Amino acid sequence: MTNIRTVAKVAGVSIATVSRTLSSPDVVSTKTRNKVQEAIKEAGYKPNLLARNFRAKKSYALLVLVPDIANPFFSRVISGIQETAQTKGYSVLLGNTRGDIEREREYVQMVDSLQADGVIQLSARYPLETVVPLDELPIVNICECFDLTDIPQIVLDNQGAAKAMVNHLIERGHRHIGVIKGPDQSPLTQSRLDGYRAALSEANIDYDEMIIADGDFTMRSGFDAVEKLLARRNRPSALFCFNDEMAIGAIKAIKALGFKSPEDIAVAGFDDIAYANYCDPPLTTIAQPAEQFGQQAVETLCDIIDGKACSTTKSILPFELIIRDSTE
Amino acid sequence: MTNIRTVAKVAGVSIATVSRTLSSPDVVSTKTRNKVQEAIKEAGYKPNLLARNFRAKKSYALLVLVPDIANPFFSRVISGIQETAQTKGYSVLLGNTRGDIEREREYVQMVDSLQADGVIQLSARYPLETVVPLDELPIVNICECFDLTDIPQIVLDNQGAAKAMVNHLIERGHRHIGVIKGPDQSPLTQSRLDGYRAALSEANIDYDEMIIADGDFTMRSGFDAVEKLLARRNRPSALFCFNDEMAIGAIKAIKALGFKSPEDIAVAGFDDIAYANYCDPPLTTIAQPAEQFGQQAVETLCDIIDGKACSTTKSILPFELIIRDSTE
DNA sequence: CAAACGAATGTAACCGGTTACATCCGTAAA
DNA sequence: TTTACGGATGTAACCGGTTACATTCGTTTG
Repeated sequence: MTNIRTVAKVAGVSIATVSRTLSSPDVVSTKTRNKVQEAIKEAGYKPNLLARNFRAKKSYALLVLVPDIANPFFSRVISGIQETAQTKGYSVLLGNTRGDIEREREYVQMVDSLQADGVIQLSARYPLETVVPLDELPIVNICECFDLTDIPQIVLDNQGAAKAMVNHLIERGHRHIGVIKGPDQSPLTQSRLDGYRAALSEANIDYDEMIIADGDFTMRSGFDAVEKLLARRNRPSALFCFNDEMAIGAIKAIKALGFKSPEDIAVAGFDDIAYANYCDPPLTTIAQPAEQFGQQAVETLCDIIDGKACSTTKSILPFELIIRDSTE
Repeated sequence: MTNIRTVAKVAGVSIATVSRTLSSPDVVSTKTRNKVQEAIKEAGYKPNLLARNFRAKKSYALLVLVPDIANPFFSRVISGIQETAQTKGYSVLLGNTRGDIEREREYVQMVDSLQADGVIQLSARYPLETVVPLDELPIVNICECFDLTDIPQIVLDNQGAAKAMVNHLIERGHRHIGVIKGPDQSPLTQSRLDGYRAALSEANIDYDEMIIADGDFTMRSGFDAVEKLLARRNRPSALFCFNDEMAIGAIKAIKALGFKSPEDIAVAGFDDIAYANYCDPPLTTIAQPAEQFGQQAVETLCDIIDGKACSTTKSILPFELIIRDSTE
């Protein structure tokens, strides 16, 4: 393996000069610089970044913890992370946690061993403090965050978005609006539910627990929830699902039970995944700036790593209500 | 930062003994081992993997090159990669190439600089040899591969799968079977087209170029292709789409044009993405063992990295024909 | 009892960069 | 002419592990 010493020998200079030619070319005289660059080519030298990073005590890698890579919304966020990280000279390490605390704990230790410089956590079903001591751990929590924690966060105005969606349904004349929520431990569930109740309350509609169904953000759970909801008398005329997958499952169940959407039951989702526009009926939903989540996460995290940012910022990104046929 | 020397001092042993306690505990006497482990705890020592990897000239990271993370099929493959890599002590670096040769080239250089030990390439729109000199680059090409190259490959029997699907359509009485193919440069397009033609030929059905439409694996392109296909007289009675996304787009277009599926036009896809079972009608498709692709890719790549495998293996994974309502 | 052996441990070099500090040299100022 | 200064370059230590080789010491064998 050709290293910096080989190059130095070929160029007839010291290793320091070679190193400087690479890292701060401006302090090297033009003549020497050319000589060195010549030698680098001749020797076929490729810098060993493992050595460089070791010396710098930095891996230039960001660890992304995601409960499920296959989730299309997370995919978009990761895409944004990747993009931004690359422009900043960072690589992206993927950590699929499958919602398992133990795995998460293991992954976070990569920062201790310097394999990663920081962590981006997509979604939190529990405050991370309970999992890992956080002092001095560069971390950003995005998309799904607990309000109480003082980890820097980038979130959507989930409550506002849910409220906007429910307002839309109310405007369309619905007064009996069912919900397929997410897991109760999820902060998303809580804030979207808050938004839902706020909208009802403003419209003087009573909250009816009987039309709130449990889901776990899978299509299957959306399907199952509808089977239960529609079995009851006094069924809702509209259904607000806390993500698009469940909405898609719900639509399938609605059809399976012989109902029509939106005529019999309007359906709304959340996330605006790609299929939302291709299902039948096309799904009214809330669009989130997924890539922007990723971008801001990387920027914030890098600032923290560089000591440029305080580590308790909270940033709220805008949503957009996308009205399609599923709510007429 | 506490390092191995600190621990040695605390334990009253040499650094070599500490190192050995960690890497090959069996050569250290029980007494000393306990003493060292005690000291590690006391000093709060965490090994610096950057240093270890630097010494070993290995990063224990695998680079995954994927044209589009958001593709649900790729997501599953990546999930399998991640899983298997973890059990083997490797981490996964994500490289989103967006099909850009230049980016791919850049990423592959991470192996030169020892930031990654090997590359897993999902999908190849061009033989990689044309992009990068491959001598001694540990690489595995999966899912989409050129036959000619001697990079180790893990692929589906695309031709066989396409043939099976077309046979299924023929069995259902279809003799005028349209195709929405992928980009012509894609090896997938070629082998699936071969399978299609083989099935037709065996059934003595003439190949009709007029019902072969271009697509690019997006839903949008499936939609557009159908608009063109159905505008013609003598429209096909069935449509074989080379992935599920295009099939989903096709179904939307079929409905938009006032036709019904499968009554007027049967539709088949490829990949069996999660949504295939939730669209309307549920999609007949070919299931691929996505996670297994990832698993085998990692195993093969690790063997190559360890010098345990020759680097020109080719492995073919089984498909499964999933019959749902879209073909009755 | 001396020699031989092997298990446990220690010493120090090494991996390939970065960088503090030393050195050298040419030019400007005194 | 001497001194001071600053730009360019070189020397060598350092980062934190691993490991070849040396050393020590207790035990077995002739």
